[in-house]
Amino acid sequence: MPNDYRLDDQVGYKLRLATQRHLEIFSRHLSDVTPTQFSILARLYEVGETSQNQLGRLVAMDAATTKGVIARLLEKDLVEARADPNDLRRLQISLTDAGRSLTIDAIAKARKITKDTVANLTGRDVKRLLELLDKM
Amino acid sequence: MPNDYRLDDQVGYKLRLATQRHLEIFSRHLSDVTPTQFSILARLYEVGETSQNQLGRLVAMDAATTKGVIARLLEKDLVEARADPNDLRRLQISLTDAGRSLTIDAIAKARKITKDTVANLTGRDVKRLLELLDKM
DNA sequence: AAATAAATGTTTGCATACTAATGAAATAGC
DNA sequence: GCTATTTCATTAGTATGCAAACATTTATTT
Repeated sequence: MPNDYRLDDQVGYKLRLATQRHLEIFSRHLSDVTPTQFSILARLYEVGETSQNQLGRLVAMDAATTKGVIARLLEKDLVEARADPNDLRRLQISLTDAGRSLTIDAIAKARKITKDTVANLTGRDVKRLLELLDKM
Repeated sequence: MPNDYRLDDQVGYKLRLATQRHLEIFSRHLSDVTPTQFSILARLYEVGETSQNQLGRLVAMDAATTKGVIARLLEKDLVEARADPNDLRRLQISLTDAGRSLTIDAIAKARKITKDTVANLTGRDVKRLLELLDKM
C-alpha cells in the first residue's frame, strides 16, 4: 500500500514548483523573450556565429527544439540565419544588431532575475544549491 | 560590459537541466503518463473526488492548465467527471478503477524515479536539496 | 427582495517547448 | 567510386502554460 508516499516531498514535484517560480519572476522582468530563448541569445553572444545544431548543443537543447526557438527569434529579428557555403546542411546563426543590444540589456536584467529567484536564500545556500543541482 | 555573466552558473539554467534529467528518467520508467499528469493522479488518489479547480490548486497548477491535463486523463479513461448538483459551475473529478490501479502502480514506480533522479546524491544531499528548493 | 458588484469555476484560443520520425548532405570505410 | 554511417535540419504531433472570456454563485447595496 502506497500510503507513505508524499507527492510534496518528491524532487520532481519541487523542481516543478521552483521552475514555476523562476519563470514567473523571469517574465516579470523580461517579457520580450522566454528563459529558453534567452539562453540561446546569451550563448550566441558568448560564442558568436554558430550552426543551429551546435548552438542547441551548447545550451543542452534538442535539435528540433532549437529549431523552434530559433524560428521565434528569427521572427523577432533578433537573430539571422545564412547557409554555410562549405556545408549545405548547416545553417549559421548570428545575432542581429537588435539582438545584440537586447541581449546585453537582457543579461543585466538576468542578474536581477537570478537575484530575485534566490532572494530567500543566503549566499551560502545558493552556492550549495548550485552544487547540488550540478551533482545531480 | 556583461563579460562576467555565465549562463551555466545561473539557477534558472541549472533548474532546466535538472528538470530535463528528471523528465528523461520519468518517461523511461513511466511512459503512460507525464509527471504533470501523475501529480494530478497521485493527489486525486490522496484526497478522493474533488472539483477540477480545487484539484489544480492542490498541485499548484493554473486552472486552465488543469483543464488540459484533466482532458487528457479523461481521454485515457483514468479519471471521470460529473457535474456538481449543488454548484452548476463545478466539475467533480474522480479516479476510475483503471485510474486507481494505474496510480497505485505508478506510485511504486515513482519511488524508483525519485531514487534514480537523485542517484548521485547522498541521503543528506537530498534532504538539503529539498530544503533549499522549499526555502526558495 | 431586487439589483448590482464581486468572487469563483470552467472553458477557449494561442504561444511555447519537447519528441519521434523523415529527408538531405557530408564523411568514413571498403 | 560506392555503400554505410553520421550529422544537420525539418516536419508533424503532443503537452504545458497563460490571458481573456463566459457562466454561476455569493456578497453588498439600495
